[in-house]
This record gives sequence, structure tokens and C-alpha cells, in this order.
Amino acid sequence: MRNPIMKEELAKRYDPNDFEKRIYDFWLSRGDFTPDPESKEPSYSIVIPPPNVTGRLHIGHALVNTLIDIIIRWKRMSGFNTLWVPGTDHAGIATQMVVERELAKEGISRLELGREKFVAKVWEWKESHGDQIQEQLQRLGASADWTRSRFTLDEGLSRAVRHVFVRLYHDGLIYRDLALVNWCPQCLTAISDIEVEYRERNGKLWSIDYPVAGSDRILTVATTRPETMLGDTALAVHPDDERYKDLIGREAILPIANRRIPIIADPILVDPEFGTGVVKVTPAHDKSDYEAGLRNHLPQLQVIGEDGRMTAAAGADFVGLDRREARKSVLAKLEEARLLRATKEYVNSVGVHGKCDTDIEPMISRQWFVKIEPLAKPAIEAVRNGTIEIIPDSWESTYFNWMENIHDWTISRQLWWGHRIPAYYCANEHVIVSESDPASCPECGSAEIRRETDVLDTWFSSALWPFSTMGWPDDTPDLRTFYPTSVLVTGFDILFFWVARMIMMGLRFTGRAPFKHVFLHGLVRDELGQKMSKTKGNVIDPLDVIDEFGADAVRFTLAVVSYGRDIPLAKSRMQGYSAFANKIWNASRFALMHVDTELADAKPIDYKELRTVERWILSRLNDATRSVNKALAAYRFDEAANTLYQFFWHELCDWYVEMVKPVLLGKHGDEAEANKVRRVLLEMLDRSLRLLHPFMPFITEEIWQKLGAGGGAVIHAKYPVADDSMDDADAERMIAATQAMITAIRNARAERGFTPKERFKLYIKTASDPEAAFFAEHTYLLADLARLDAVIVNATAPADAPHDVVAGYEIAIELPAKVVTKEQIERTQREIEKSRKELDGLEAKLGNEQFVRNAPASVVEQARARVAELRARIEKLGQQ
RNA sequence: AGGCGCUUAGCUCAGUCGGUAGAGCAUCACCUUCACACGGUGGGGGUCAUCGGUUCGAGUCCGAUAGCGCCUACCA
Repeated sequence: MRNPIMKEELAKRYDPNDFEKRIYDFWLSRGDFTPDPESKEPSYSIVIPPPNVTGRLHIGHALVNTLIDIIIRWKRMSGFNTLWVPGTDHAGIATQMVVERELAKEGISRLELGREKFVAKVWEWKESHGDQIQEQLQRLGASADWTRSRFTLDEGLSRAVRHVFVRLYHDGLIYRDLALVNWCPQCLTAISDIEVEYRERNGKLWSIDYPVAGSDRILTVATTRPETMLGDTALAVHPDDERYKDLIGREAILPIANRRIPIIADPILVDPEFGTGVVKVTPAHDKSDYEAGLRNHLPQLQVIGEDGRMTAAAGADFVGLDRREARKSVLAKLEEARLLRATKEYVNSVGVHGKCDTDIEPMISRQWFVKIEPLAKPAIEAVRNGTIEIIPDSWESTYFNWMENIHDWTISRQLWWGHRIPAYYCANEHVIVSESDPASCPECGSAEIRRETDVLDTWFSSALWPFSTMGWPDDTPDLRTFYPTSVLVTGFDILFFWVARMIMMGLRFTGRAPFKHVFLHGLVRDELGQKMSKTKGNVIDPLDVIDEFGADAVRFTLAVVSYGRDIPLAKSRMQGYSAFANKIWNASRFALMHVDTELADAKPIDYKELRTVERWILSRLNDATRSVNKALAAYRFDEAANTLYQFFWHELCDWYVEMVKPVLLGKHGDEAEANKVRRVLLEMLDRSLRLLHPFMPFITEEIWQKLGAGGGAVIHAKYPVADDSMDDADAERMIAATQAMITAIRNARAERGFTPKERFKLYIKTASDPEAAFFAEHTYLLADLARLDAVIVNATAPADAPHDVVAGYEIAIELPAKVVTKEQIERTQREIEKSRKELDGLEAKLGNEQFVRNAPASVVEQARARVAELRARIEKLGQQ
């Protein structure tokens, strides 16, 4: 029974646009991506790294989702009850920024709209644009279960977020405190430490003189941020620094402000070797100064406000000025007072907010934090004891290094789009943290309750993704069946942002690691290894290349290049793999025009009855099958894909198909032999398509439907596994020898300038009768592929025919008389030279007693055999 | 500053247990043969960054050096 949705015949030309959409709809209509709830098979599950809901598919998404889909399809075909949970992330700041930008086009600002209306606008935006990325993933062939798609702001997920927040708060792991945080004056929100990106910048280092009060001494201080001096509340020196020891405890006069500030000793803040050994201390605007301020009980004077403008505390001359203007103004005033001593060029790294590229302002602010150490400890242990395995394992040391030096996590954001923190304040400022909205304050009974306005860091909800998507905190069938998930596939760039936090939260709230393996892939670059960016114009848009080359070629390319930290990607590679798809297409057309698909329903292949050629190709296929399964189990998508490419094109197409043509075209053998060949050819196509399916799902499904699959689909066909009984070393050896002879003859033909029409005679010498019989039997094969008119076994060749030794067999090629050119002589001499060099090396090796004594017997034996072959070869070649 | 990684053909990269250096692309020559010119056949191209060590034997293991990249922390 053929499926009616499929076209009967393969089109002449491979055109992915003709069938990819149709095939995807076919799978969707059958519900092929949804696991069977009744299944007794072992489960296998993956959750998608949720892309930004307003995002558009970029090449990084294409990579990670291709890799996930390869694993999912492989496992599904390998008998697992397989689930891939898709979904999207609300992506707090990023989404808010996108919508704000859209509104700005209409001249509307978020602030004038108000919180409620703005959030409603974002939801509108989400509803109209949110499915775009899922449709794009479908074009890639993603076999995710769309019926289970989740969004981090869904009701269920929101409940999980709230539940986790409340529990962590009551366990003392979430607290609210006044602390120095990273503040983005552009986005007007605090961000966490890891959201700060550091950029190298050419700046200046200014030296400012601070007069010591009641003395004519001057302390010179270097700074990269002179405007912060307005907030200085001390100068610090090292307690052991002899130069300044006597000044400790005295006061300096802060220039411009003319405030007196203490001169303190702080061994942690001050490195006496650096600069002048005197440091200005600005506790409200610098991280290490903040800590020094706490140690020394210094006042915190905020001179820069949340909007990046100077506060009243900065003084009347500066209030309201932007940070940058304030810097110029401060420098001018210092210059005027002749207190600016020197300026030098200086390269330092400046913290910026990655999302908007604005310089971060360290700021003292009341925020919510997660006390991270108690969560990190078990997460470290889980990786250390192997409960979770990070692949490649080189990332484990990075993971440990970060987790062991981790700082508390700032989770509150002064945004509108996100999970609003479930904390409430009563009229008396009592804090109530609760899963449901409280009616009155449990402490004082006040009914005047207002909710916290801050929302949570997006990554807080992402951290719960592996179990929140499955219905947690309820005990659901999905949770029981598919949690913990099997592997997490993602880029190494979000190891800290996401992976580490999922491990911490998963262990804390489910008592189990959220996944067994973490596979970290590299980052896609252009062919020169540069980051892709719109400004550089080197972006490869996955949707464009899918249009151009087809999803299968794009997927195959991504699989092949996937290994390594950086993944250089060029369109030319996709073109190359679309040629491979074309090859698959045409080889299948060839097979289908010679093979009756009814054969598949006939009795299984009897391996003992097969010819050597068929036993050989089955053995080679088995070898490829073994390699592919092994490579996939190790997440070596590149090896798996290369193995299939190599096998299908260069063994199956280049050799096997050519070898069976004489039989299929009726030039050799009888109908019974042809039928055996047809049966095996069909088997090869069937198995190859199944092996290729996870990588190239569309083309394999389209063709496989033509094999008379009884209404089935390759997506649910069984993935081939290696079968030792298919291995055949003898067949491999004899066919390899045959191939080597054919190559040698083709080579001789090309080198001597003969056309394909001119026929030769081949003489072969064998050492045994079975070998002689083999070559006699396969004369047609040699004759057809090497264009010979005779193959003569174990007879004396004419002395003037070129002799050689190939695969251990002495051969001679009798060719029509032709002038021997200088090039041929030189080439033969080069061959002899090469062989002699290798021979000399080997003989020296074998002459070394220690080699013979210490090396394994097989290695010595191999060397001896090679020596014999080389000697014979040199002799034969020399005769010419 | 600390940590991690990389250096192999013109380009981009594989290379398992230490045992005769591989692939794709590019390049050159020949071939429009009845699945495919998105094709076939054959060829050329490498001091495996450098130096030293271990070993019978090193692209592979160890140490150092140089160059490049990334991460983390800090940078008055």
C-alpha cells in the first residue's frame, strides 16, 4: 500500500521545494512527533533551549535544533518513546526593548502608556509574532511535539515560578537587601553579574592631587573615572606603606567639593606597588570601593542617579549633568584649580550591558537576591560524581571554576515584562511573600497591601524549564515519564546563564538532576572564523539557505561542521551537501527503475546464497552502520554524517552501483542472478535511507515511501544496528583487490594518454586456486569497469607489458603499442623512488633488533609483508 | 593575572589504543557512457608551529617557547 499523499514516481530532478512542506504536513497529520501515552518503551526526552518569543530563526538556532532533531529522530527510530518539548522564552529585557522600539515608531513611550497597557501591548505582539519562530523550526524539519509547546509566561509555568520563589524565600535562600548592583542607566534596571560584558576600551588615566588637611602634603591619586571623585568618602593607603604611614588617620581635602575625607589604611583595596599607592574610595559607585567602605564604615555618597545623571549630592555645579558631561566639567574645574597633574593613555575594560551596549553604573540599590552557595554545592557534586556528564568534558573545569566562585544572584529587574515577584508590602512595610495574593498583613492586619513592582530575571523561569514544562509542581504523567530529561543540547555561551541554574533548581526542587548529559556545541562563525553580525554583512540566514539548498542540505552541513568550539560555516558547503542530496535522489531513481519494490515483501535475504560483490557491500554497509551508531552515541554528528556521506557516495554509488550494472543491464549473468542483485540493491537503499533519515529527514521520507513500505513512514522505521553476521572479511579483501586493480589500470590509461575506447588485456598472478577462481569469475567486472577485452589468470604475460604489484598480486597490463613519453618514464621513476624510500625505512626498522623484540608481532609481520611487496614492485617497475 | 583551547594540504577541518598522514572545498588533465555535469575517472599538493624529552617507533604522550583564540577575575 502506497501512501496516497505521495507522488508515484520520483521527479527527474531533485527539488526540495517540491516536497519538504508536503512531507512535514504528512508527519503532522499522522501525529508522528507525539509520543504514544500507552508506550511501554523506555523514554527519551529533550527540552528545547527556548528561543526568544519575538525572535527570528538565526543560524545558531538552526544548529542546535538540527542537532537535537538528529538525536530525537535517531532515538525515535531506535525504539524509544521519544519526546521533544518545544517552546519559547518571554526574554524579559529583549522583548520589552523590541516592543518599546515598535511603539517609539508610533511616537508612544512606555512610560506614558503605563504598566498595564504596555504589558497588554507586549502580549498582543507575542500573539501576532510569537508563532513565527516555531514555523521556522518546522521548515528545518524539527520533529518536536507541538501539542506540548510551552511559553515561560504560561499560566502553568508562572505557577511553578511563584512556587519556587516562595519556597526559596521561606527557606532563607531568597532575600531582599540594599547592595551595590550593576545598574543599566539605559534600561533603568539592575542586572546580574554575568549579564555584564567587558569591553576593552582606550581610555585615559588622570592623576588628581588631594591636599592633606593641615599640611602642605599632597596625595596624588590616579583614576579612570574622575567624575566619581565627587562621591569620594575616603583616601586609602596600604597600612605598611612607609611613604604614607604617618598620614593614616588624618584627613584630605576633596578638591572641588572641599569636603574633608579621612585617610584610611586598607590592605585589601590598596596595592602599594600600583600607581602612587593612594586610592580614592567611592563606596557608592565602585565594587571594590563599596566593599572597602563596608570594611571601614565609610559613608556611601550617591552622586550618580539611576538615569545616569548627577544627583544633588554631586553639588550644585553638576546636578543634572549626564555622566559624560560631568566628567568633562570635573576635569575642567580640576585643571582650573591646578590639581590635575597628568593624563596618560590607558586601556581598560569597561562593563557594558550586553543587550543595549550602555556602560554599566555600579549603584547601591535595594534588590532581591538568591543566596546561591547552598544551591551550587549539590550542583557541583552532581557533575563531580558523574550524575551529570558534560560533553565535551573540557567544559567541566570551566563549570567547576565558576560554580566554586559564584556570587549571589540578583534576580529582581525593574521591568514590566516578566514574572512579577510574589512579594507584597503592607502599610507598615511588612513584607509578605506568598503564592496567593494576601488580603491583609498577617503581622499587623493592615489591609492596605501593594505588590512588589519588580519582575524576575528571565533566567529564573528558564532555570525551571525541564520540569515546569512537564506540569510541575503537580505530579503529572509527563513528569513521571519524561523527567529527568535525557540530554540538554545547547551552546557553551549559556553554560552559566542557563545550564548551571537548571542543575541547581532541578536538584533543589525535584531532587533529581534535570538531565543526564549536557552536550555543548560551538558557536557558528563565518568561513573566516569571525562572528556573524549584521554590520559585517556576513550573516547566513537559515531561511534563505533552506530556500536555496533545501532543509536537508542545510541540516547535513550543520551536522558535518558541528564539532569544535568555533564552527566556521560557508554557503559553499551547503551547496556541496545539496549535491549529495541530489546524488541520493538520483541513485534512488536508478535503483527504483531497476528494482521491483514488491521484492521487499518477498522472503528475507539468504546471505549464504549471495555473490561476493553483494556480501562485500553488505559488509561495508554494516561497518558504516556500526560507526554511525557509535558516533551518534558520542554526539559526534560530524563523524556520523561523514561516514554516511563516504559510504553512500563513494562506496555504494561509485563502486557497487557500477559493479552491478552489467548484471542489471543484462550484459552478464542470468535472471536469477539479477534478482539477487535487485533484492540487495533494494535492501541497500532501504537501509541507507533509514540511516540517513535523522540527518536528511525530508528526502529520505520522500524516497522511502516509494519502496513499498506498506503505508509506513521512515520516521518510524527501525534504525539499523550492526549485525556481526553481515561482516565478511574475505569478500572485503577480494573486492578491495579488484578495486585496486581497476584503479591501477585506469591510472595507466590516463597516464599514458589512452582513450576509454582503447581496450587492454590484464594478466593476474595468484598464489592459490580459490583466488584464481575468483578473478576468473569476475573477469566481466574488471573488463567492464577497467575497459579490458581480456583478463588472463596465471599465464605468462608478454615481457614488454608494464608489470606492477597491486594488493599483493602481480599484474601486467598489455596495451596497444604507443610511444612511451618522457613523462611516463619520469613518473615510473618517481614511483620506484617512492617505493624504495619506504622500503629503506622499513628495512632499517626491521634491522633494528629492538623493534623486532618490542613491537607487537602483528606490526612486525605487517612490515615484513610490506617489504616483500615493495621489493616485488620495485623489481617489476624497474623492468620497464 | 588565573584557567581552558588551538597551531596538520591553497582554504575549512578530522585524525580512536603511539605503528605507512585523511576528508570536503579549491586546483590540474581527461571524459557529455543509457541515475546524476549538483556527474565520472585520474593526478598534483603536507618538515603535522618551534625546541627538547619519553619510546624500538611520536601528528598522537610529557616539558618548554612562540603565535592566535576564548572564559573568569581585576584593572586606583
